[in-house]
Amino acid sequence: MARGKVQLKRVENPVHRQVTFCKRRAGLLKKAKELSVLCDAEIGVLIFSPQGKLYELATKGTMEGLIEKYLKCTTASASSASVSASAAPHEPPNLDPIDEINMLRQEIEMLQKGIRYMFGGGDGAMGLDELLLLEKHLEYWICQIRSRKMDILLQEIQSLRDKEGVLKAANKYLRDKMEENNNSMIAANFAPMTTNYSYPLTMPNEIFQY
Amino acid sequence: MARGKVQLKRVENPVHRQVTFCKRRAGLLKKAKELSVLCDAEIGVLIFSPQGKLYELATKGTMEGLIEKYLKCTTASASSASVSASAAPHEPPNLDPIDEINMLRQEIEMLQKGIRYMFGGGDGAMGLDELLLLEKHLEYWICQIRSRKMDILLQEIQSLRDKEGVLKAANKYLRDKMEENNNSMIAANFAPMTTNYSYPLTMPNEIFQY
DNA sequence: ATCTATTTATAAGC
DNA sequence: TGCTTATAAATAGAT
Repeated sequence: MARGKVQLKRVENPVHRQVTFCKRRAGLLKKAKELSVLCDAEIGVLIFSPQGKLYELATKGTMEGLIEKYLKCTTASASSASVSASAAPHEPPNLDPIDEINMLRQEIEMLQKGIRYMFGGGDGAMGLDELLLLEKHLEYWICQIRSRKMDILLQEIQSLRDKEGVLKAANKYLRDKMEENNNSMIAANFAPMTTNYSYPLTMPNEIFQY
Repeated sequence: MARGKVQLKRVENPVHRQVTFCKRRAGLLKKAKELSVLCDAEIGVLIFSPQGKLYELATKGTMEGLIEKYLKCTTASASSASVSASAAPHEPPNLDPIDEINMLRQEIEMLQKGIRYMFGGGDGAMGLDELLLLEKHLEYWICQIRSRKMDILLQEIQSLRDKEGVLKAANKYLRDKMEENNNSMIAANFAPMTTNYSYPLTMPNEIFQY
């Protein structure tokens, strides 16, 4: 958009393409955030670079939440009501990134402290330290288990996908072979002749193991 | 961006907000498409209006495919920001500052949202009962998210299993048919005769859609 | 929706 | 990668 009109096609020069990708990616995410703030919309953006690297943005909540909402919307038409008023104006726009990071870190710490206080503020039978420790352990365990389960499921999916591919290939092979046979039969019927075809046709058996 | 600088906050006038939403939504989707084409990237955008209406865009393939890819990416790599009161394990140091800011912002938003949700807007003074309730809500929330994710994965697995079954059946059908044809051909070679076979053999095409 | 005056985004160049 | 600048695009406000 500057110093030259842009063609709506893949930038062929890889260096230029990479630069453009960086710049426009930043621009896109910025625009998405602006739209979200200005119009109180919930927005998610997923960007996979050609190398498969993921860049993501989710305004208001997590990407997981958005995905869930999306699936709800697309599968069932019944949608849930989200009653949320954005009440977090912590935007001092143009700052040194380092300062900004520190500020944000501080803010997070504060919020976390608040949560801890709220969790431990009551005078339960258990001590605050014990509660916090327990909580941490629980969360850690849950994470571990979850991660492991997810791995297994993803592995299973991959394996099924592989199987699908092999079966498709086998299928195509069979269809081609059959067509070939049919053609030969037609020829044989109209003009019987000796062939050196070897019957029964042999096929790579291992592809039918599934 | 024209005839007046824009403030980075919610547009209060509802009419203006709606207009801005339409315009910027179109702009965002356009930018996303451009980025995808120019840089050969795979991009998904989800936009929920404040009324909960969904607008989406997925370049190269479907949103489902993107979501899957996303889940793979996030589960495969180290789990990132989680709703936790632990201040301990944060991101490795070397990160793009912009990305880091985004991540921190996201985390803050999440924490704030969580706090708002759980406390229902009350002030900081919480009783033990409220704290317990809060804790329950947190746990419930986590459960919901995880359960949903698991459902999606299991559904995918089921769908792939079904496909596998259909492909297997198709495979068997083809093999049987072929054997039958081969037998006919052998017979034809040894004792040529007219058959009322109709060529080419027709088969239920729909089983090869996979 | 359409039309501008402006603000933004960004392609090149360094 | 980061900055600068000329220019293309996006868009706020008005119609």
